Amino acid sequence: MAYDFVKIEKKWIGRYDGFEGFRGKNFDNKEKKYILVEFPYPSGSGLHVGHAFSMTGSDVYARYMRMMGKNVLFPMGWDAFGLPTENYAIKVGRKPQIITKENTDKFKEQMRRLALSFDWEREVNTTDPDYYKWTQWIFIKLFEKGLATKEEMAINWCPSCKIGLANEEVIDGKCERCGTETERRTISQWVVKITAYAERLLEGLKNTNFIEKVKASQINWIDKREGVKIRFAVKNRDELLEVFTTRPDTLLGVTFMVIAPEHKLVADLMGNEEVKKYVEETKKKSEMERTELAKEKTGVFSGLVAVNPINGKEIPIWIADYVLVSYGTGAIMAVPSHDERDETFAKKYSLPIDREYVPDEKLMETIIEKGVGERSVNYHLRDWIFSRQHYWGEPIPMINCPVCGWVTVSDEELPVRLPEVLKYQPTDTGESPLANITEWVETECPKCGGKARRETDTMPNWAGSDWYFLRYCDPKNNQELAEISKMQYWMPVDVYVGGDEHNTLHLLYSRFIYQFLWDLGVVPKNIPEPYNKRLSHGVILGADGNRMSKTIGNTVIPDNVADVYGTDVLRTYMMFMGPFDSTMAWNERSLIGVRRFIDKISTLILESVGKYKETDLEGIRIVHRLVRGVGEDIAEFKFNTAIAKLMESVNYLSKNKIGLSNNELSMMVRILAPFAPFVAEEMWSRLGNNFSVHVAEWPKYNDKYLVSEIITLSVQINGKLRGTVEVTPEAEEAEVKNIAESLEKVQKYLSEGKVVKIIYIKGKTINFVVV
RNA sequence: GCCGAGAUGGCGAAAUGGUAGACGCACUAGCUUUAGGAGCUAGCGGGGAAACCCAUGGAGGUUCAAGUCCUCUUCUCGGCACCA
Repeated sequence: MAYDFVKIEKKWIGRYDGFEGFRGKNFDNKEKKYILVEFPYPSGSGLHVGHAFSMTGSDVYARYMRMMGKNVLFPMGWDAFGLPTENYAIKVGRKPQIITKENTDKFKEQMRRLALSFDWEREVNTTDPDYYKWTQWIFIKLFEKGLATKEEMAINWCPSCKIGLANEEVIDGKCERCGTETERRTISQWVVKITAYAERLLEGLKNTNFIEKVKASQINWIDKREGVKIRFAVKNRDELLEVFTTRPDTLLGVTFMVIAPEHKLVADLMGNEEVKKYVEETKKKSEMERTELAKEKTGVFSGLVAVNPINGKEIPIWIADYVLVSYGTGAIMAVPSHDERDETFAKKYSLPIDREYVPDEKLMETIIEKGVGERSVNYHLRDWIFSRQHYWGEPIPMINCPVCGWVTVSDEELPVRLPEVLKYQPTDTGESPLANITEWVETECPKCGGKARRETDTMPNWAGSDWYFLRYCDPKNNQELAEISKMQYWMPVDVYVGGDEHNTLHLLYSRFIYQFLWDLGVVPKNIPEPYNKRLSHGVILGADGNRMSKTIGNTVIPDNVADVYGTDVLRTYMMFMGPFDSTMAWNERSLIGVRRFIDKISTLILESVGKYKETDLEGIRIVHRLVRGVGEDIAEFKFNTAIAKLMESVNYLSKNKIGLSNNELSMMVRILAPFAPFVAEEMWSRLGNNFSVHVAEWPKYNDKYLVSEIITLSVQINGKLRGTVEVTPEAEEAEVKNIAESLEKVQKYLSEGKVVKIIYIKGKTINFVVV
């Protein structure tokens, strides 16, 4: 066995610590390539195989790009704020700062072992005050531009985590993290107006090369709907009732109106006992109940009557919670003949249904002519609840002064540091644990100097990851979040690799923050979007085909695999498992297959060094073709087929005992290097080259070696394969036809009928059409 | 219900409209090793003695030629879901 991974890894691993070759160089003349893979949350359980997989894929690509002569920026950092660390810290009575340090150290060592070629000079950590200073700065700018406001609002409250949750963090009425059923609570919350950017976020997708499904998920989440706002008069009242509809053509089919229980019109109807009862009942319903009861619609007659602005028909106004106050105008015109939901409701409460009604396209014009409505656009996208009642997050840099109201912390006072205390248990009141730390909370108003209190809410997890890709461009800057010239050089991110679970929220939030910073002029004017290409990586399941989980006990720890097989085998196996973006199950046996391959290629190369003066033509052809194939596959993230090609060639070379001279061996070593960095380095050194193969030039193939002298063509009769012929690639039809016709089998078929047509595709096939 | 991605041997999977199943695993036979869950050689979609036939979820279609293009359909996975 030529491949003693323990010895080889030990020999080389230290050489990569602080290795200059893995650094992205600001303003270098080479073409830049910014390759980003999502930074992990450093959990206590360490880096798992999923991380290892996506990071290795990105690493292979980054190594290839370096060898292709690009100036590569391939950074890594830590998205370290978050509940698990906070909860664990409370449990063991230690500071989350310390626990985070331990976890990131562990992750970093695991990444080192996996030979991930990150530029550690640019490491960032969202919990580092020098980093979150700028996260806070961004918040202040949002506030100054009127995009962050504090509002009383009903939020989803997790009674177990004691935290307010954004809508997207509630899954089936349950807390995304702990699974506890959420409740509704009214709390004063910071809200960021991402909806102001809805159209920009939609339009901006045109400036990206995201894969289709990522674009689709962004478009669906924003969900733009074009329609009309129509005003209905309310009988015996001054107010008008405004509705939003995408079907103005059904306006004359309206038989009743529905308003949400929270609609402003409902407020002065509380004298009506039935209405009051219904509204109060609805309030008590949790999200869970509202979702579960989705099919069972409930409502009550409001006592009010609306007037159809076109035909003057009087129609009753109902109150029902199937109409949402948060969408459109919180009121609808119900057309039970053309809307299933309205029909269900109408049937339940015996409301009229105009089944004869035929929609009329011309109504749109009439509405506008009469001035009773105008075109309007609605987005599904909601504003972003930005407050969390927790300790382990970025403090929101705001001060509440009894005289001046909400005042921003001045730039000089940033960052507002988290107080380092041991006790910060969440409260039941809905207030952040920071509220109990009096000496931190009590402060002076930056405006009037009077007594004031700090905001005790912290930011959501997303805040730190919204802009980290900018910080990598200039990670140590303490004057600004990053110097514009450096961003000008590195941005946009060329390839962003991440998980499907971040294709909507993280991507949308970070695009929004980037666009906002663009409006501020702090990011380059000519770069409207932060990411060029977005790829989503696949998922690795346990050997049993289930998602890896500690409870099932099917998790795979990369370190354990590396202990047994070595890093090179682990990396190559993960890349060989299947397409980079697919779901794949772990398979110990296949891992052994890859070990055989690494062993075989090591033997082949190490035993050939210096043995052959020249490589014969066949060998040269194999190597050149391989160089092209592997390079093309890596460029497209098709690592599995790249490795298959390597295997195929190695099998062929050793089976046919084709010797390679050092020149061709060197080419082989270099194309193996991105996958199996340690053993490639060893071979590179044995070939007499200097450290390191990972900054060596990717070998160039010569086109003249890519064409074969003889190729095999298929001979078809009526499209069915009946034989093959071996000819030169340039062979003309007449020649191929002659050879093909001489085949016994072909003759047999030709004699059965008349040849009416011959189709000859050079290099592929000849097809005789016989009738 | 809506959006997206899929469906190819026993398994993971390859295939610019042109020899379906590359590569790997498993399996079978033989060799080899003190032994092996190690290595080597050969075979390996189904049927058939063979000629040949059948085969890429299903049904149609386009084409000289379809896993690949078109129409319809079934199922699986992921996401969203009372959004007017």
